[in-house]
Amino acid sequence: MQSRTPAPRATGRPRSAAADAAILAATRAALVELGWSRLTLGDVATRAGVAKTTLYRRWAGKHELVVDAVAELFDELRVPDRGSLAADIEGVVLQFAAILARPEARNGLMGVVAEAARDDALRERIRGSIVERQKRLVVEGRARAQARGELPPEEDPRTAARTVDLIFDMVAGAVVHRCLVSSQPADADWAGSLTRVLLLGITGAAQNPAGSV
Amino acid sequence: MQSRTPAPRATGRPRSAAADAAILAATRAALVELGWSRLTLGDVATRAGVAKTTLYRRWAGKHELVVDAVAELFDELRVPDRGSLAADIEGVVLQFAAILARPEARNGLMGVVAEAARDDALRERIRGSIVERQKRLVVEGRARAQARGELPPEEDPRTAARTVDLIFDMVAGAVVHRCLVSSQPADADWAGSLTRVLLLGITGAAQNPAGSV
Amino acid sequence: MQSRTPAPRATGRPRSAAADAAILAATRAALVELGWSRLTLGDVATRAGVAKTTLYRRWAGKHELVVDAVAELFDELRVPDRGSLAADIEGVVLQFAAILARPEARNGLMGVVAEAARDDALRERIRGSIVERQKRLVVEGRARAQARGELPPEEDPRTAARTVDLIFDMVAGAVVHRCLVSSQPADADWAGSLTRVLLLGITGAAQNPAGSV
Amino acid sequence: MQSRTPAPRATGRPRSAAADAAILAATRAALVELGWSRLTLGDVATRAGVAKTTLYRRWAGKHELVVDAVAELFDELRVPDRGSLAADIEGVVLQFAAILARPEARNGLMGVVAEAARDDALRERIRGSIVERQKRLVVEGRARAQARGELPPEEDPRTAARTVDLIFDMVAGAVVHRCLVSSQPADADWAGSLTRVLLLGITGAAQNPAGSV
DNA sequence: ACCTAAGCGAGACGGTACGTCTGGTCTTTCT
DNA sequence: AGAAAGACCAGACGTACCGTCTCGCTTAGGT
Repeated sequence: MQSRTPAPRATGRPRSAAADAAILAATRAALVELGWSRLTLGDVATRAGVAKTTLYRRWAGKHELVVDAVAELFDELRVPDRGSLAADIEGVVLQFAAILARPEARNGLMGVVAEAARDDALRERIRGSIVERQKRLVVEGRARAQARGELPPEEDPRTAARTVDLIFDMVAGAVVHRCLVSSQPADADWAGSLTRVLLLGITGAAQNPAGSV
Repeated sequence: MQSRTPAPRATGRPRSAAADAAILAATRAALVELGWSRLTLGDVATRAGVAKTTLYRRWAGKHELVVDAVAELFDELRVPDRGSLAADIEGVVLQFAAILARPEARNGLMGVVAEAARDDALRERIRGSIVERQKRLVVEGRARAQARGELPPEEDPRTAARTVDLIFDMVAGAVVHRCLVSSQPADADWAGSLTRVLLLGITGAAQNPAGSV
Repeated sequence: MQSRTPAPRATGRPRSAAADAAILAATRAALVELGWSRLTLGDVATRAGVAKTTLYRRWAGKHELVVDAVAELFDELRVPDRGSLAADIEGVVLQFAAILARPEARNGLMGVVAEAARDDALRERIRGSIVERQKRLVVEGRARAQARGELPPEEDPRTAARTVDLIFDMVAGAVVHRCLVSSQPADADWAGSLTRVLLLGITGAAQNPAGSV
Repeated sequence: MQSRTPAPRATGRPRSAAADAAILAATRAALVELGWSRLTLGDVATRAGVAKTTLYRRWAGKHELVVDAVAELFDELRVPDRGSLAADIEGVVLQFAAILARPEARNGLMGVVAEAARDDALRERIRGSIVERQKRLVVEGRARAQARGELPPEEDPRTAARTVDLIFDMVAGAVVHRCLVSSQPADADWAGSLTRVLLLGITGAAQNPAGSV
């Protein structure tokens, strides 16, 4: 999450720290109950026990608020370290799918992405708060696989970065599309198939996700 | 597009056939100028030279209307038949990216997907009008590759169907994520990399997209 | 009251005639309960069983609405014809004081006058809807007194008009100032004194209001 | 102006004396620029270079503040002593009209009067700070006329007081009504006519204001 | 020379109303 | 019966002010 208080002020009553957390939690609760389009800043303010003005003082609008509220959800993703790259990928895929199964994520994510199609600042905020932030998963998974000897060390850092981008778009894109566009369950079977194709595509060597033959 | 006039009526003034096309065109024009959230049915009606009543008589609301308006855009996708599976995939990827670069598609697609997160009927409409409809591309591409001998014939039809779903989610998901979430250009370089990973993942054999070494 | 529908339209749903009356009545009720500054257009709309939009479609704002609502109150003033100019004047003074004792008039009148200090259009509306409209009382009273022989017929119409203006400002001004600024009761005693001074000032001849010696 | 610091405290930092004057001046400036309804305490505070807190520490609200700011304006009224009662009356009328032509008076006076319609305390404050305070003009003018022999000495002090009230309401009422309600210029002509009627009404004897035939 | 109580500026806070806009519906007249 | 026009109810929008509060700092008189 990026800072929303560009310069710390010396004078005046300081902003309530508790309000921020209450507002983000209320936003997620409202996303669950109302979805994106019915979500109202007035309603969020009421849920958070906060005045509407407080909300507008800190966020420019619904979009930025929901980005921040949703971004926090993805921070709980972890590379599981199950002993093989295949198992690690599958683990992350399933965690990702689990988050997208939660209504606050389902309802919020596509809403802000839809707005971002016309709003450069919002698009940057999404990239910074969600996309770039979660690429850590790919970086970490690769490092672990390299430590295990499953992947060779990178030569060119620029190529390496581009590969991270590609893999992230492929994994995240496939999961999001499966869950939110195709409206099909992203279950273990599907995650296994995805992992198999992906891993073979990266390494050229087939391997079963769970480490079995 | 699915029928919206379940039973043709005999009496009264018949519905203007031209109105339908004008409304869908006006919807796309409004998507270009205003984006999803600022698009207004009143505004669409004005642009189409039609009363709001007429619009509501034919579509249940903004969501359905935009689904229909956007779905038409994807019908121009073609499997190019450039001589190899790799080239065909890359061609479709680039066509898809080109469509997503058009504002009417960018702005409309994610908007309806966001709404679909809470609306089962809308989700089905999207699946029917867009997702399932465009899986023809995967089916056709595979058939062509099989005819060329690049892919073996399928054995189990259920497995074959599941593979189509997976490939479609991977391709469409990666392109959508790249274009709309990561906000990075889906240029020829990137399309080539994606194709290479995908093809290797499917066939286990490396091949350059453009047919070169 | 001046027309608010400059050009009658041919098409579309016509404006509800009942709404106008309901809104003006609701405005007066709100003036009674809330006074000028706490009166809210949203509240008036609720009382009238009407949407806020309907209200704004017909009036430019709180000021114009209250002018119309208050103007109607003064239409019930009548020159009583009690047999003498003195008695007629006193009757009108007391009627006027009685209206200003009603909260809807007290609360509304000065509010719009206060706004009119900075708003030329509003000032004109007040002049047209209230001031000029009620000068009929002075004109009528004078005509009656002339018929009785209490006043000589006018010679110069311009002088006559200026006299009407002066008398109206003196009567209305004195009553308004007594009731709303000085906050003293405008009872029969006071009305009698006012009438005596006024009449002597106009005719140069003393006369008791009630017709007595 | 009535005291706003009922009991002087001994300890602590004393209130800035300069702030009071700055605030009242800022209030008048804001009345000129913004009028009554757009006048904001926050804005007054900014203009006066003072914190909102300071303002609320000294006045209960907008109403009281404006009463104090406006009341000072009327203190500059003087009975001119031009040699005759008629000339004195006309002089005061014109002075009064001149004050009401100043925007800070126009805009402020009716605003507080409008609020006073529902606020007893405010009404008393207006009566004390403005109305009763300026009745001195009538008292002084009468005393001077009596000294000249134009008016007989009073017999009953209660009758005399009631006459002062009546004359004040008639003069102030007529001027205020002419200026703020009828929206007509209170020029020398009009002031002369008013004076003639008033004087004849009081004394029963005609006299030209300027002392001419 | 300290102490302490109040004043002061800044500005965040919970509220409330604003006037506008959109979503859907309903009611006209005309075709 | 359908269409164009536009009024209707409902309710969210983002802004502005209200009057209160919480800060850290200043300014005096009392010791």
